[in-house]
Amino acid sequence: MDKNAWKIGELAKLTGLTVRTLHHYDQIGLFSASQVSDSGHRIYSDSDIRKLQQILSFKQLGLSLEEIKEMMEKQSLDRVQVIKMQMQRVKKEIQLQEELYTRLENIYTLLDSEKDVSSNQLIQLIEVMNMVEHYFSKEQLAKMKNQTEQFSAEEMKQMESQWSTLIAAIRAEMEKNTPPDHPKVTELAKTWKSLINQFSAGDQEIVKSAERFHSDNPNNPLQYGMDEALYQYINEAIAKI
Amino acid sequence: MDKNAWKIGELAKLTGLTVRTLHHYDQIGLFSASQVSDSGHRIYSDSDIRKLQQILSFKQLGLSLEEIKEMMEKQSLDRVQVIKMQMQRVKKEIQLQEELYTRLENIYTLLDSEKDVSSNQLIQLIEVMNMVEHYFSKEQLAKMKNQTEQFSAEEMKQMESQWSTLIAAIRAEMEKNTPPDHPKVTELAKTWKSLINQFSAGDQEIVKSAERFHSDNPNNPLQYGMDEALYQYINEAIAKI
DNA sequence: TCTTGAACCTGACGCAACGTTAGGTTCTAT
DNA sequence: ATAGAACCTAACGTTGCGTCAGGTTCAAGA
Repeated sequence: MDKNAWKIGELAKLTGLTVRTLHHYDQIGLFSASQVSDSGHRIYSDSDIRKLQQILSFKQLGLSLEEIKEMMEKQSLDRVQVIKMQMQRVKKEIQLQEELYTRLENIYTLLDSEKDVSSNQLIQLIEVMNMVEHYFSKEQLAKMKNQTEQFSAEEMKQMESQWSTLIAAIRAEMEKNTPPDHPKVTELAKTWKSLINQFSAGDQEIVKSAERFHSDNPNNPLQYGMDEALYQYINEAIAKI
Repeated sequence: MDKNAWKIGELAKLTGLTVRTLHHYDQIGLFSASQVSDSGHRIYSDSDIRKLQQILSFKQLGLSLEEIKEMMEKQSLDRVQVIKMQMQRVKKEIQLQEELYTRLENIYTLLDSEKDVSSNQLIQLIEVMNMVEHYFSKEQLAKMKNQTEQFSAEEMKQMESQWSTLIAAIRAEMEKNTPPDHPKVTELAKTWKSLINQFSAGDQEIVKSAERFHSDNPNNPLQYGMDEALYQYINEAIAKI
């Protein structure tokens, strides 16, 4: 049953590779037939097949053809080291992809909260997310995410309406020129601080970063109708609490 | 401070891209300067820069330049859908990479247990791992791994020496032609079964798969000096317990 | 033995997203 | 005016093959 001379098509079927792939391996000097017929057809022996199996084993580890070639040629190479390096590479790649996934998730939840998403809004959201990532560390973002996930959808809705009510109230005072140290205003400022604590989990660093973000980037879609003047006004009121 | 005419080098510095990259985006029709000077130099306006920012935002989500181009051109596209699809792609990629990492880890622990690894041994190990993956499902492998991780390095060593002692003892009986149903041998067979249970976590499916693996692949490096005859002998003894 | 379709051969281009020369023109500052 | 920096286009290189294109050889039936 076992013959010792295989044609390229047979070898292809045997291994699941394509003929073109075997041609390619030949071209780059990774794997060639040990014999060639007079007419130029490649003829593979059983030991050729074993070599190919080894190559495929290395490929399963995600090594490049170039690396595999080196592995097969130089036996002076420290293969354990190669495996280690490959593990590191893969680990790094996984990390990157996971970060990417988190980004996508964040955008997606933001999208979900908006009823109707125009294309411009999407672009804005993405841009804001990029800004946000710039102002907060990964750890901070994870903490905040964790924090907000503690709330039910119902509670989230409630908080959002609290925010807009509060901001509207503060704006009203500002437009009436109420001084920031007036009790009415400092009362609102206290509410403001407690609301902020709800998503910052009491982390002062997060609060600071958020302040920097908001004051550097007024007029972003995450601001629930804030602007710089209002922001200033609130800060003054907070100072007077 | 704000000018409305930027040269390509300035834009490159501003965005962290290279000039070549901007040239490339121009070539593929993704992003071009709104103006070109008489001498052929590209001149970018502020609104060009905004457009570029949007492009970079999309790039951060891992979309291809082609996809980004479509996003910018057709606003009929369902961008939420695009985000969803991208999430799926990334998830899949993460899964693949994690499987790869598991493979590498398995090889690495096998490497670690052997003192001295010749290149041929490494290749054999990899081939065996590929076989092993063929015989056991991912879930089964995870279970086994979990099981072995319960043991300390000390215990593992002990188990390994138990295996070789046991196998040596059984082989001795076999070579003395002791019948498989002799009490001495069935006693050894009991020990054998209990040892197997220690790594299979009592999962009969795993044991069955292992049996299939060992009987299909005698003479593999994981066999601690087993061969087919010995395997046969043990099976007969187990049947007589 | 002739014929024909399957299998084989060697190029050579294509893809994705640029990096990297190469060779030449234009800006800009002295 | 001149030199060096910055700009331009063109074109090849990278990775691992897929996919023609155009031609030769093999193998089986008439």
